[in-house]
Amino acid sequence: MKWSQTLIPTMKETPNGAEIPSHIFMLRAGMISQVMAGAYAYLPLGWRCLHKATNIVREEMNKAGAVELFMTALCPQSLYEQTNRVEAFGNVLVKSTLLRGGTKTPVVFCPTHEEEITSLVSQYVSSYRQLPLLLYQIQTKFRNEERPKFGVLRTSEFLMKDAYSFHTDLETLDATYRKMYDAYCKIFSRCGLPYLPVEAESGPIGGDGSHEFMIPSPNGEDDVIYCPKCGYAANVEKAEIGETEHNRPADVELKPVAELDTPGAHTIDQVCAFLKAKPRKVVKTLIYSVDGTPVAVLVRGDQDVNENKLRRLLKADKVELADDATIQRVTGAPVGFAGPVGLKEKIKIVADPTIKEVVNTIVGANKAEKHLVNVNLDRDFTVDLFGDVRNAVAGDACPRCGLPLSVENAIEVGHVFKLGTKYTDALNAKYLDENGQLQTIIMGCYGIGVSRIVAGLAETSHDDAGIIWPVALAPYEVCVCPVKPNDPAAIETAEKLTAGLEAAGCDVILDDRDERPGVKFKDADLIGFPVRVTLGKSLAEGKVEVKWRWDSEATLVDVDALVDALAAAIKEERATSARFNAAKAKRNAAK
RNA sequence: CGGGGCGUAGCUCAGCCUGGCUAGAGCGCUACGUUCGGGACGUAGAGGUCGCACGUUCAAAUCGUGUCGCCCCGACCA
Repeated sequence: MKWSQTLIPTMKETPNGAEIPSHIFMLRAGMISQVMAGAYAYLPLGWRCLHKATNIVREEMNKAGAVELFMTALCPQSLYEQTNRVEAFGNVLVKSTLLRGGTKTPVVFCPTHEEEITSLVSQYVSSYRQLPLLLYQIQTKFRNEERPKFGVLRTSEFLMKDAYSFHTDLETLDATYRKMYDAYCKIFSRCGLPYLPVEAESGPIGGDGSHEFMIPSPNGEDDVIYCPKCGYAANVEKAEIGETEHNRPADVELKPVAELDTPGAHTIDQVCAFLKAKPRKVVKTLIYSVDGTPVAVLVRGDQDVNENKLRRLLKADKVELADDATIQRVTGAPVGFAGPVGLKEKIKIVADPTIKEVVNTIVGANKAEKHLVNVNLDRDFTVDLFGDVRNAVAGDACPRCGLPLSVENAIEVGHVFKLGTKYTDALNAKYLDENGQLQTIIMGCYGIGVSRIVAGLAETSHDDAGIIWPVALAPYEVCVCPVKPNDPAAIETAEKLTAGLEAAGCDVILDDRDERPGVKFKDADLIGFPVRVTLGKSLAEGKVEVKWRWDSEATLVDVDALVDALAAAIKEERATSARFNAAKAKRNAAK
């Protein structure tokens, strides 16, 4: 491909609004172009990267025995009504209406495809002999993000690989789940991504029923808890907290309770600012509605209640923050002043064990604009149940080895999930077993955000000059760069080398622009082609320069030997990313 | 949806506070010339409903109100 024949609108300056590396560099490299908030066009270079990621995903899925199909992005809304997900998705669901000769059909732009695939499978599968089945597609998904952000990392329209498996039993589900898990590891490592599989909220099946694949990155939106010692890793929503002893410090004097006016202070931050206290010294009381019954939940001011953990601890179906009227009734005060002492109604009090360590603490007084200070457990209030009801934070004990946990931001690129029968029940997807009995099909689902693979790579692999692509994802593997565009002999050689490399199976772009060398070099570095072949002074001695993007020095290679040698190196690198990973490790070590 | 910021040439921005000639710069673009190994230089050009609407005023990019769009923080996120 000749540069002059494609569209690569590189930019010297950072466009207004781009703040994180992947967004900045993908825009500057002319890979993407914003159409509106949360929607980006992929320009030729970006599209090539996306295509490479897609192909890697496809190859590994096929190897793992998955079968590709292609469903529709449009789907009748009625299908989502059957699974109650019009309500569940709410504003996230992109809806429309088709007008056909006077009749209106409500449709949705699919945010995922459980409904469609389950409906399909239930239509065509009726016997245990047809199961298990593992199907996937690569398609655009639509989710109306309330706040799209970070360029292509969080958009309302994105490319996703979604796979679904169908089973008669949990054993084959486990086996398929494992196969998908392994395939995901191969996919992300082939893409040069520093992925981390973590335990995730698992839904109906529980246990080891769900893993997310995370790319550690400061701009990730998820928090991953991990143990640097034993390797335990989980999403913060899922991470368990290891049990440790929590005792009140023995040598502290318990002061008498006092009620203080705290006008205008109804959040932890406001209370702490007002009373000059640290959040970890304050006890936060939240009134939850647990299957309709109000429950008070106590955690430290610096901790967050985890509703899933609370739900499991209380063996409840539905847990949500109580509404304002309930809080008023239970506490006798407006929202923001709840506390465990002097609740108007006797309700169950659940607490995180760490509050045992808090002495002379501050709590809401259950009166408007008032808080109590010097409150102490046992002396002033009691707790009905201690348990793990909060998100883990750095420093908590690892549930496996007990050593302190760490936290890191991460980008979610993949999710594998044992679904169970949620959708097959709702859509009545059944099969006849060997005994002639009707049974509900068991499902698993497995997603990869393909657009996020590309953005995640740019986010984790760049330097000041631009992106550093691994060969496997690079828009072009080699950039052939004649320094003197008006030297016919150099052009001829450049074209010959380009053709030779292309014939040897490499993706090559020939920078045939009539630009000064500096411009070409800067653009090549910005885009991040893994190899630049420069035809300059040394051409007189029959040599060209070969420079890998991550190396600082070029090597001279005989023109005649270039095609074979480079094609072989590219082929190897494409498969292993060995040079890419080694260079990256070196960069990280240098930091 | 709450808080903050920004909308002036294809891109990055100045001008606005304190209203007043034909609205500016750099980059990019076109033509010609000189250049040619890390974003060259000269000359001549093209390119603008100053986001949009209403209002105030003799006069609005500039002041006011409204509205639309974009970015960031927070809430939300199957």
